[in-house]
Amino acid sequence: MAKTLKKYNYAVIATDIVILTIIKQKLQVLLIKMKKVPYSNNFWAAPGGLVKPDESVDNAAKRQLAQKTGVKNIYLEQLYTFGDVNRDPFGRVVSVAYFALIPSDNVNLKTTKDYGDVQWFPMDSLPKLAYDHKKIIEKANNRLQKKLEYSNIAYSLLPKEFTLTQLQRSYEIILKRRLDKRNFRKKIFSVNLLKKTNKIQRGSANRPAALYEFSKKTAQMVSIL
Amino acid sequence: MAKTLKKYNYAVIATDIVILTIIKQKLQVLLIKMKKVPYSNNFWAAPGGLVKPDESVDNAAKRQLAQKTGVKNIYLEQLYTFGDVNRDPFGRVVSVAYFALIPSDNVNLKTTKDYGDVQWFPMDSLPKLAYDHKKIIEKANNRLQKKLEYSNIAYSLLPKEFTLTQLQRSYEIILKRRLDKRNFRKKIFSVNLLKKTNKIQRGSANRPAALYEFSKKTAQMVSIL
DNA sequence: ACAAAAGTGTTATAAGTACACCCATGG
DNA sequence: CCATGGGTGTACTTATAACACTTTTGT
Repeated sequence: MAKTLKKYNYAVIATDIVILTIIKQKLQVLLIKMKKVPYSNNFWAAPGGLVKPDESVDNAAKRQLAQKTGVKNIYLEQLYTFGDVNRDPFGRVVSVAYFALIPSDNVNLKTTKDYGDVQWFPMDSLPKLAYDHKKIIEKANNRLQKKLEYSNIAYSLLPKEFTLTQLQRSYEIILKRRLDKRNFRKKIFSVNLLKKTNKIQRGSANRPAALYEFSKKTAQMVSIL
Repeated sequence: MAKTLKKYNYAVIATDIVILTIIKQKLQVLLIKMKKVPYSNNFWAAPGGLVKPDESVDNAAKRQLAQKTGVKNIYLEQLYTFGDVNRDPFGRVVSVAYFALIPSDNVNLKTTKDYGDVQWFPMDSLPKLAYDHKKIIEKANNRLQKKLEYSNIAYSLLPKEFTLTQLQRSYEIILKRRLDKRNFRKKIFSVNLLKKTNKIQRGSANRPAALYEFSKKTAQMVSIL
């Protein structure tokens, strides 16, 4: 990626993907350890790479996402394009950043086992980041927080079936504030997004919780909070 | 722009700017007549051009905006990046689209006089558009409508001093629906965005209107409608 | 029987919506 | 004096916010 860029007269395009999920009651970001100078190996970066001449930018993002996670049917949306001249020390690269949400339960299976240098980091204790990836990740975090309030994207963070408390926790973790249980349920039901399964979650030393699923698993604009 | 691109192995970057204003009670878009094949001269496009290797994408957008309008201090925000493989018949060009808002009163002075092939078109009767610019302009229109409801960007469409009715009309024109005068004023005042000047607008055959100005002329997130 | 999370309504406050008349001016 | 847009308040409806106890399970 690095040296080859010098010969271009114009900027070239890359994508970077901020992959988010919830693990251990924390919002986490998938990062890859940097190897190239000038970034010592204490630096990490969101996965990304150049857009090929025969693929759309969206497809480049999908390709890189699939490579890194192995998971399919992931929520992916364009975030913002970062085009400062010196954002990449290896050359003039403009990055179209995306953000992706993957369900908590799919997570432990893939990724971290193949590469020792791919790792989840909690959003609130990120390592040193290469390029302008700090800015990119912050923007992804903001977008996620806003979008949670006016859309149903939470579906892409949860397993197929889940309890109302799990759903509420996801909101609380991302928004960083506690929500009232009764008001939360009232609101969620009023927007008709959930379908009650007839299953319940047993096994914990308390009253079992009803399991729900999303009735629509495509992005919908609905005001939730 | 055209032939030179073939030699690049990767996509190159351009910006396109959707410049919007209100003229004659209509939301209008600034377009430039196309000359190059395969677009006959019935095709128009939003102004744009390649990003130079030594300028940021934001600066490229500002530069092109200044060239086309001659106006300074214009509201400009990144809209979305369009990266389909075949969006540009001249080569593999990824476009970072921006949208700009310019005040109604600055408008008549510049632009249209210098170039016969630069022209304002009402949003609701656009000509044939080159590239994917129809999609881009639609996206700009959507963004503007949404943003009007949760921010103060209206300031960038109005002259320094304006009447409440002028402000309300701007909202109505962009949102394509009538608003209640009293409720509109109540809301606008409640968010503390306006400052009453001690001037009034005379000259029309009716009671003169008080002139207001925005107290903050930078983008603010406030829920207005 | 106890600990732990599930589940469930009501009241108060704030925000949004609908609606009609008088006022000040220029011609 | 009349046509035109400017300016103002109230009642109703809907949404949001605060708040506590009973239920069901596993150990």
